Amino acid sequence: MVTLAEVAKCAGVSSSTVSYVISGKRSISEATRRRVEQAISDLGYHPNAGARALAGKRSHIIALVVPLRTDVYVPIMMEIAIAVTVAARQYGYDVLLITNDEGPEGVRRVAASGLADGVILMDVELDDDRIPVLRTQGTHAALIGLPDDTSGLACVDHDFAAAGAMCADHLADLGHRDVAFIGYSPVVYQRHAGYAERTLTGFQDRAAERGLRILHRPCEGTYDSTAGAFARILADRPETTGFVVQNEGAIGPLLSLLRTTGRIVPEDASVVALCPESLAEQYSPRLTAVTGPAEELGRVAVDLVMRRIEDGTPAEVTLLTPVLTTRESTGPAPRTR
Amino acid sequence: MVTLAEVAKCAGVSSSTVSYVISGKRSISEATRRRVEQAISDLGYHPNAGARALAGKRSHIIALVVPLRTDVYVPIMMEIAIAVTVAARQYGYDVLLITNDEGPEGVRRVAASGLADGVILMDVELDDDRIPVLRTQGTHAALIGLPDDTSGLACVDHDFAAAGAMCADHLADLGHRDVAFIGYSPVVYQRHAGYAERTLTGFQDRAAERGLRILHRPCEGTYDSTAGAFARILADRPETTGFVVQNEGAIGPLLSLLRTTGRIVPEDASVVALCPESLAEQYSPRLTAVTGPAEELGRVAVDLVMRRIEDGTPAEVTLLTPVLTTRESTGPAPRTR
DNA sequence: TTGTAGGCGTTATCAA
DNA sequence: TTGATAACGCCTACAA
Repeated sequence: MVTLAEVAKCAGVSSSTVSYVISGKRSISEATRRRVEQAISDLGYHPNAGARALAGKRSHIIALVVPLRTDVYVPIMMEIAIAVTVAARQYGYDVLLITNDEGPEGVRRVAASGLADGVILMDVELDDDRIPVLRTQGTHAALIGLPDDTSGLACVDHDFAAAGAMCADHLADLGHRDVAFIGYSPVVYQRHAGYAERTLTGFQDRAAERGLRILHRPCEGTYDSTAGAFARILADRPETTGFVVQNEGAIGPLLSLLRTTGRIVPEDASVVALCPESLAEQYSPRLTAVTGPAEELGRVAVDLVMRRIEDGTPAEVTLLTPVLTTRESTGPAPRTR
Repeated sequence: MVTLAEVAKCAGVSSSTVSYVISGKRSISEATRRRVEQAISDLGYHPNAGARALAGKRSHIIALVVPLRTDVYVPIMMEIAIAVTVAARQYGYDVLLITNDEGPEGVRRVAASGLADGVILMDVELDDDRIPVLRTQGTHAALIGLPDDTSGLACVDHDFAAAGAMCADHLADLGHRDVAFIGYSPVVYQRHAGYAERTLTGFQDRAAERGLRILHRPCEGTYDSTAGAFARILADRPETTGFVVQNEGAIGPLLSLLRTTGRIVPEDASVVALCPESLAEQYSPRLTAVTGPAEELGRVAVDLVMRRIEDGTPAEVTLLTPVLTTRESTGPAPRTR
């Protein structure tokens, strides 16, 4: 293994000079800098991570805590995880993957051991048991998702309320009067997952303003469950012409059901999905959808932790505005039924 | 921050004793062990990761290199990543997430810096440019996926050939004679992704043995692309009664198309999917499917690296046998058409 | 602009 | 069974 000292000898300088060339923390004459850099690449030197962490009091690692349970759409979690990793590299940081099966203890472990300089929590619940650990340990952290009490915490999340409202607006603008909202399974709402509630509330509030008549139906995301929800919607409010779906698993079934019951999309019924673009593009017809910027979520989370690590900037809550993309699944409400 | 020395003072022993209590590398009297453990928990001591790595020449971290491109079904990647993380913890190891946007250099970096003691490569291609780095650096590694030349490498993968063969057998057993295989997009085959080729070959070989007439149609996994493939299958071989799908995106569309064209599953047509259980269960009817054990893949990969790190066990190739689960989408071939 | 030297917290060797 | 103590490789005041 090549060490700083060997590079120094090779370049004919002291090891501190090599260290400073690498860190850039003091000015170096052009000549020696070049000799040092030459030596570094000649010998194939890579600074030892352990030694650096020990001496520098900074591991240059952040921990990303991912949930085991996965009712949130998995590809999005992955996209966020990758965005976090890529963004962290920009800061010279690496990302340690922590699963929640260790519970809050995992967070304590990586923070207390100095393994990680900071922590990013994914899929944060309203009353998340990892948060007390952060507070007592004074761990640098950023949360993806909004807990009950955000005081002193750096958080970033989609603006789900805005997303819900955008769906209501879009359908109202198109002249729909009766709209159904097909949501997540009841357990998601019971767990008070913030995103589900906030979307629904945003939708309901805006729907009320716009004078829409709405129906909310939870759904498991399977075909059978979707069929059940669909049947009850038609039974309760046959004049429904607009559908908002927030359950990825329910999209395919819903489109099938509309087709099977002789409803053409978008002539007879309009469908707005709350889902990633990649999904929206995959169906036929391609779906008008409200999408939150997953990649940005990860990037912002990294920015937040890094700021806390590097200069202890005070915490803040950031909500990212979703985007409604009009595709082929929505159109003007049918004139008559 | 609590250090070993502080624990030692608190317990009235030397710091080396504390170290040995923790590592268990030499016998300690019951009495001192208890005092030390008491001190550890009283003070809330956590060994410093950097110091441990430096002194012990082992970071207790393995790197997991995930692809950015993601034509492999993402939830499975995530399942493997989580399985790897959980399995690594059993060995007292943590997992560092590396994306492939750094290219092979990322592997070099984490290995050369001693950041990671070993590396797990996901989604290995036949001719993977990360492999030369492993070879020249002598990095401890395990590959998920089979490269061209596996010599000296520890690899684990699904037995895709067996999976393909199982599909052929199942449909042949049910009396089907004309079977179509809906695969991945042409680019996947052009890239010579091993899994796509091996599945197809396994299917074709067994189909030949069993006297099946087969048709292979690549597919992008969108509705339109699936519709195109489906139409060509019916045009070329209208008597087709069995379908094997290896493209997750094509499953939903295929079922829709069968329904739309008046074919009842499984009375008129049988469908076997090569996909994870969670997907197979989601459709209606629930799908007979051949599934590879994703979680085991991750676990075995960890076992392989750990063995190489801890006792340099020679490399080996492990193929995991998939499982065919019969559900509601396959039945006896229709007697006549 | 560059060099010297002490220390970071653990591990492991050598004694006792 | 336990205790000193010398590495481990890098960072960073402090000197020059």
